[in-house]
Amino acid sequence: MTSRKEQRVAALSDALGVHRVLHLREAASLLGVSLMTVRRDVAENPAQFAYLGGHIVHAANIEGEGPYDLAKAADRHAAAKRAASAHAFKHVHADETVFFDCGTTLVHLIDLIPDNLPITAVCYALNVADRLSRKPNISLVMLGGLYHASSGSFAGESGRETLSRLGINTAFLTAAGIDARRGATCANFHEAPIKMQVMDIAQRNFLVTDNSKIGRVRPAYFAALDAFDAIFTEDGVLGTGALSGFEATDAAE
Amino acid sequence: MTSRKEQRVAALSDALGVHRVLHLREAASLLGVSLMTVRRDVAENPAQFAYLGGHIVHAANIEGEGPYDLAKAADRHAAAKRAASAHAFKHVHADETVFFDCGTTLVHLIDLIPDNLPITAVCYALNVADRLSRKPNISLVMLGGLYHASSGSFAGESGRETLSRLGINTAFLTAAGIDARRGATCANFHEAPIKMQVMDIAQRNFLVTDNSKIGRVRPAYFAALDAFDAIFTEDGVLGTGALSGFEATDAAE
DNA sequence: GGTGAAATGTGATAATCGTAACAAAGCCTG
DNA sequence: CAGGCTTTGTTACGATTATCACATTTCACC
Repeated sequence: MTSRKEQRVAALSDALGVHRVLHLREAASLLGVSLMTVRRDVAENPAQFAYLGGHIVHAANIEGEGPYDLAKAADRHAAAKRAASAHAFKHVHADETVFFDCGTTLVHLIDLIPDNLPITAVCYALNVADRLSRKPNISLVMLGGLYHASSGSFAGESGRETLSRLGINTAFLTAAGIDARRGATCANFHEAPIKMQVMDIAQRNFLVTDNSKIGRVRPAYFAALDAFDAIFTEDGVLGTGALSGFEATDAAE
Repeated sequence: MTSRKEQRVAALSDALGVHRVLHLREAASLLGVSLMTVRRDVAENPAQFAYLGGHIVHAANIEGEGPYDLAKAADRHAAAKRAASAHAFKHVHADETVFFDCGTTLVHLIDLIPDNLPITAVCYALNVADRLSRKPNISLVMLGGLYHASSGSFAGESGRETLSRLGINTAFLTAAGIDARRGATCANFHEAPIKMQVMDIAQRNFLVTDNSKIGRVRPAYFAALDAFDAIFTEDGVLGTGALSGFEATDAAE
């Protein structure tokens, strides 16, 4: 038997699932408590709720990289990803078929695409698909399969079959680790086969990442660094010289 | 050459793509204009921006059934869909494979699923996949293919191939038109083949809709009404008696 | 049933928001 | 270059929000 407070929090979450946004007064009326009590409920559940000037939303609806936080808004990784995406963006051409790997990095690249640029986009991650779907001139192809929450992406035989029937001009890939000797690696084993297959069939392969990944080795290897036509970080094109001297360290994730 | 205002609106949109939420002061500082100017920019672009107590978000991030609007929050269709979903929900069982059709109706059904109920969910719409992905005990399978903005869903041969290899216990389907003589119809031709195939392979088929759809005929037929094990509306199970007398009319969409 | 802690409600006050009105600056056209 | 219109900035003011402190109610345990 849950407490009244727990019941209220559940009811508020359900209501937000329906309404998306509720004003404080609406929520207080719906839940039958005072404004102050709803304020306390929201403040005590920051993982679920966010509070914007008298309005309540699901925290997940405004998360970029974690809960809305001014400090995190200035996160270095996000800035680095944007910068790397800006460098990579010049390789997006109209009327081509472009592959977008999973992860948050390429969302920044997608945001740079003008709404009127016509391309065919291929992807397999939910967040990437959502962002691509908002651009009216993009023909979007989703590789289906089983969802993996760890990467927010789908994987499976159907996706591989779809890929085998696609022509891809440009592939933008991501990696969680980049090492001069051990190549490009990622965190999830289900991602690697897709990345490998895409690199086989694409005309051009570009890696978009940030300097924090250099020197890291993750469990799933997918390509040697010279398999990429270019590697972009926040500093621009990554030269092989920049990789010299970088050995894998015990970097904490 | 776009105007300064147009450049600012684009920059604000880009910034929100990154930050998800910006306070009015942050935006004014970022854009180098006064608070009042940002207020005007946001107010003049309601399709892009929403404004919540001094905070700016992308309008799409808070849309439930269209832009946030207090009148629309009380929308009868949404209430009807919730009620219909509540009736249908009793047919969701743990450890089964459940198909969720496209459209907004079934989002209400998904919201009713407890976070700890383990099912395998099959879907082909972006909004449905997004909502399902938030439930940790759901194994989610996405049918891939080409994106259709009109229905927010994917269609194609790969999805059909995936379906041919799946066992589905319960299928929840949606329709845009329900007529005693003309059966269940939907608005988009790309949806019909998927619905038909799912109904062929599922053990049980349920239609979840609302009374506003009764008597309507849409362009793409997919099933006779007696092909469903039950039809749920906001009033409960729809009896064949309720359908008598309903002939297709020139209902405006 | 009493007690203590937690939860909730209320009112005051400071801070912030939102709007309106008007002034100043910028831009475009003749 | 001048005039007119648009855009932007500033200020005032009423409305609303957010926080704090304290009072009241509810709940759980003995």
